[in-house]
Amino acid sequence: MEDQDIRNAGLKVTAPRVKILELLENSEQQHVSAEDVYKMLLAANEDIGLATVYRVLTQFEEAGLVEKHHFEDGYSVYELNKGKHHDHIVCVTCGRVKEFVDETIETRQQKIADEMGFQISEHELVIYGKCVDDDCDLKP
Amino acid sequence: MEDQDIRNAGLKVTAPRVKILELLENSEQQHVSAEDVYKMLLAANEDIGLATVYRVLTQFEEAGLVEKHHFEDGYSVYELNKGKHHDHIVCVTCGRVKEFVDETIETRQQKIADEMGFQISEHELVIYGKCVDDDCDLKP
DNA sequence: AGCGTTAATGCAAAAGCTTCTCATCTATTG
DNA sequence: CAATAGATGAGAAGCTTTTGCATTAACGCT
Repeated sequence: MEDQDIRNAGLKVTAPRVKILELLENSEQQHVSAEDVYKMLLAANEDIGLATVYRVLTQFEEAGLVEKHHFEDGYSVYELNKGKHHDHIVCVTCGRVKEFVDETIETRQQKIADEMGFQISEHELVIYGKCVDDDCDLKP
Repeated sequence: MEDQDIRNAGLKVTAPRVKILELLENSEQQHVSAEDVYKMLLAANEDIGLATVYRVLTQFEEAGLVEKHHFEDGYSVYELNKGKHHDHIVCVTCGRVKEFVDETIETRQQKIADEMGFQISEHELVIYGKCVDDDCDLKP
């Protein structure tokens, strides 16, 4: 039950938090902006303010429930943290985001950080390119 | 002569452009924000507006003279394009930015993009961590 | 169930970074 | 040196995100 996730984060189980978490779990696109979430809530006739969306997403991030990414768009996107780390590949035309994991890259990064005397807290690798999907020209 | 770089970019050789390019070439830190550039210009008694700084940096980026990066700060930083691609490792405490190149990671990325049917236009890898510099606690 | 405490919410205002508007000024070319 | 296309500065405006504050709701205790 996701209510427990919210409680575990030290947060009260409120309607906005439950709705937003549900939404993240059920949404088509796994990478959504605060504005996206807000619009989905409006569409679902939920009376939740944009400020609350931002606050809740930030709290979820601090609690490790979601991850926040900055692609080259000028806004942040959030995705449910499903436990397994992965990197992203973003289509510059249609905006689709896909995920990948590469162990070689992971180990090389660790090695580089070691050599340079850095203790990694996190890392973000994003590849931008043009995808080959037939309908790439239109936004999804 | 850097005037020629500006001319080659199809831009008129004006005082703001020359000053900003000089500044990027001579600055201590190679990664600077628009605000940084603006402050440096003020310090050098140059009467150049912030809007112009943004415009010029954008034009330089389009011309390939500088590269723009988005670290996890909410603002963009620019650096002179010295031709050789590299990735970044950023200290989350003191803000220092270092560069690295790893051929293994580069080739793996290409392979991943190929497999996923993406034609890479660019990519951005940033490692965040804590560096071991003695004076890491203080901002540089 | 009801109450008190403390946190959470909605709204509007504000804050940060970046872009735009527009009147004025300047580099370039002949 | 004049004409012209482009560049500039200042301020306004645009976007995303955060904050202040009065109101409301959740939780623990009885």
